[in-house]
Amino acid sequence: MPNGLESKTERAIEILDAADALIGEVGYDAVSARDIAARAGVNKALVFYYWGSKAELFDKILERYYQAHRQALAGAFEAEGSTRERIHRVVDAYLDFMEQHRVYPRLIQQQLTGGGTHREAVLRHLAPFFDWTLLQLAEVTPRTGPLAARQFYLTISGIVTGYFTYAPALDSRWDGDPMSAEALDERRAHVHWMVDTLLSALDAESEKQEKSRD
Amino acid sequence: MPNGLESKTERAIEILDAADALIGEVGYDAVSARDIAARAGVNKALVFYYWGSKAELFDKILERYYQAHRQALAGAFEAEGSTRERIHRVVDAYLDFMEQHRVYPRLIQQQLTGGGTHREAVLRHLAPFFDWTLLQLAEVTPRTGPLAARQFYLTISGIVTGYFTYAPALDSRWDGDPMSAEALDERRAHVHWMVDTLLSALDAESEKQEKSRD
DNA sequence: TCAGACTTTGACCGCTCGGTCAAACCTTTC
DNA sequence: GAAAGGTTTGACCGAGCGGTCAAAGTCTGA
Repeated sequence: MPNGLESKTERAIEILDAADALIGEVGYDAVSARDIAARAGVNKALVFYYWGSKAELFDKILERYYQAHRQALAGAFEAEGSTRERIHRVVDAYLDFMEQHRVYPRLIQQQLTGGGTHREAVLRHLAPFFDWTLLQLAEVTPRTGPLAARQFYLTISGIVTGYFTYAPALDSRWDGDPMSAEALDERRAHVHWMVDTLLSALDAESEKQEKSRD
Repeated sequence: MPNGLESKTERAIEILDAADALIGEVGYDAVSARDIAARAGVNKALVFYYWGSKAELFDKILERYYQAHRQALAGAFEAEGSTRERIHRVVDAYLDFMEQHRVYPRLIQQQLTGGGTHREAVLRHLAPFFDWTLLQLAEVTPRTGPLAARQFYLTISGIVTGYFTYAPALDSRWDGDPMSAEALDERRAHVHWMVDTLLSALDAESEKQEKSRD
């Protein structure tokens, strides 16, 4: 599983990891090269020695996540089983990845809602997921209108990522930690129920459509 | 409709508006007092003369949005009609507000995903909406588990806000501008269909529950 | 007309930022 | 043991930051 980072020394990766964690916590602009060096326990100049600039370092962080995310979804994208099974598989892989890399949704959202100079990179990475969803849903959704596949793409993305963005803010009103293993399992069950419910409703909708066509 | 800003001069509000727009575009950290002054067409020192500090200025921006949002939802919160009607009313008010203040979801997400020192303020503001949703859904959802009201709160929030976060990034793959009036209408119809579908499914779920109890 | 109160300005301050660089410090090799 | 090449350091740079301030400009009421 090459990610273009194998040639880098251990030290370089330590710096990358430190930057990754810090930027996830407080955002790109709020993190300084000094902060990164301090977290990694090295001299600030090393950050530039290994990564050239703060922007390039951030590029590499995003690229590492994209690569890992792509890889995590690759297996799930294989077209076996019913539509329902396939969607469940991808949603599960998506949730798995989010749970294992909680900084990731934060980085993406920071890019999308901030001045992020990496907006195009985010799109380039989101695109395959978007295309796959459109392809898979083509047979169960109308081609256009409020029930078109693209709407469900955004809906499901919102459901999955929204939890990781909003739940931590609500933890004082939650019963327990919304990021605990139990809470995440409960969320997963909720998302599964949602997917099943939506697919059933779409079935019913297309039957209705066919009847009215007679 | 007092918002605590009536005592401020026109000039002060111009500065607030400039800061509002800029921060929405590129984020709090990336905007300087010089940028704000330039956008407002005034001397930088005026920013501090009227608002004290950059942080206080940002507080006021958030407060103004919160106040407007609260006001926009106030009418919708009144408990008339069926659960379905009430939820539709609030969701519509939510969508209306988002459409009219497109910077708002960006600011909130910036706070939640960045180092935002205003996290507690965001929660304080989110709380009434959360509580209202729990109250309204109490009679149609189980008290605990994957179909509990709190899950639907996050799900619906994610569906509504996710669109405004993700759709602009996908506009090159959309057919037309996802933020155009027509696209937003289509999205609204989608959300309405979602709400109806979920409420029906919850009905069916509770009937199933009752039968298995016999 | 002029005093007094508010507005607005440009110059300035201390500080932190991203980034550079030459020198010092390892290792490895012969 | 010294040449050589990569690694690590602290000192330094110019630029931009948030914020201050004294002075100049403007308005108003007596």
